[in-house]
Amino acid sequence: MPELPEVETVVRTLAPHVVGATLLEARFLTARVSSADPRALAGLTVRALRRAGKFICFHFDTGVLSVHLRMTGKLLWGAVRGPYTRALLEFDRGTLAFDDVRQFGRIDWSDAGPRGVGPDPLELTPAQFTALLKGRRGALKPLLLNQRVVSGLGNIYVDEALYRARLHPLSPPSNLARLHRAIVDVLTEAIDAGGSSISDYVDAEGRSGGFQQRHQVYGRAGEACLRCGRAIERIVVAQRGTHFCPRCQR
DNA sequence: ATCTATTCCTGGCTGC
DNA sequence: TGCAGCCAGGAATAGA
Repeated sequence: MPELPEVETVVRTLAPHVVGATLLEARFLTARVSSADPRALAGLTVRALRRAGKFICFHFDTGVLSVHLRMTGKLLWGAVRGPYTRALLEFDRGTLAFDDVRQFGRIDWSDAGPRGVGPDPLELTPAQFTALLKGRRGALKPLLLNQRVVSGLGNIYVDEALYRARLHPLSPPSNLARLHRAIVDVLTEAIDAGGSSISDYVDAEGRSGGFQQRHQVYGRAGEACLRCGRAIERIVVAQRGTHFCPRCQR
């Protein structure tokens, strides 16, 4: 499931192909994938490709096309149409396929990009991050999953960051500078590794990431904590499978 | 403001 | 081998 590091990797691998390219035709193959008007997109040139939270944003002179991969979405440069292809963006330089098995992903058109995207954790200072969460009610994990509070974190990296910061997912905000450090560290390392390929994530070139081999708690329920040896527990928080060490994270 | 439950969706897994 | 049933979860939505 693509989160900030995976989306960042897609943007980095896709940008050399599409920035400066002109969109000849957009084809939306299912009704639910997009409500954008393909006729308004034809002939536009990509001025910039940027990440906003988990959105991949194609900036044109007249607006922004925002792609959200959700669970199983992929943007594949140079791919041919397959059974799960939901949209095709045909550029003068080649074709970009949007594949999505589960059809949760969306492609939206707007004047100024996606709304409701909070600040990027990689662009916040420790003081800004602390100020953002200080005084907020509720448990840490739901707060960090809330894209309006901080954008880009998902189930995997929240669990990994909380483990590194030794904070229980249900605890109220505390030790926020340490948590910010853990978030920045885990996201940076994951980007360096090309993201996590848990189910079938691949970048725009079809390459898998490598960070899934370095997960310390996510998907490790019942296995030994790498720090203390205690069995990693799995509980449900905010309807998500949540992994943590009951000894290291209080 | 904050919480929970529901919905969307389907490949892959489990258990019989 | 076959098949029913369940699971994964990001985000929108509704209701408490």
